[in-house]
Amino acid sequence: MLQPEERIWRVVGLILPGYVATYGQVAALADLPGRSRMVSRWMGMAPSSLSLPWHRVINSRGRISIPKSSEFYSIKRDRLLAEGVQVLEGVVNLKKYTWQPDQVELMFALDNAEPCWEEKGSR
DNA sequence: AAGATGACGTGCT
DNA sequence: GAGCACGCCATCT
Repeated sequence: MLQPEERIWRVVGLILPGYVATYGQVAALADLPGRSRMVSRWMGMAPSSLSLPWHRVINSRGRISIPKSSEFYSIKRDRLLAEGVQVLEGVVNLKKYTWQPDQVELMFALDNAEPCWEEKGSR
């Protein structure tokens, strides 16, 4: 079975440009219901080589969960805008932009036991 | 080892 | 909407 972190990374990697997913949604799809905090934590720990679309993950209220003072706030907002996702006052219309996963693609990604990233020596 | 922390969620005032 | 209380749990002090 895949490690929880990797399931999260794989789910995030499937989010299509122009759409967003919530932390809770990602957690649930990764079979980790209720553990949305782990999604944010582990996304930040993902190897940069994965180039995860972390900017497409926002909170359940449709808000960018990063302080406006952080440089990452603007990076996230700019990337969403560049993909055509409307962001007003740090808020995204979830009804309009929520990602609907392709179930087959999702199952394949989570069932494939081959690690999708390499890390020398560890685990 | 024990307590605090947090890119969160739900539910209730 | 704005707070607050909890639940969650890997990491950091």
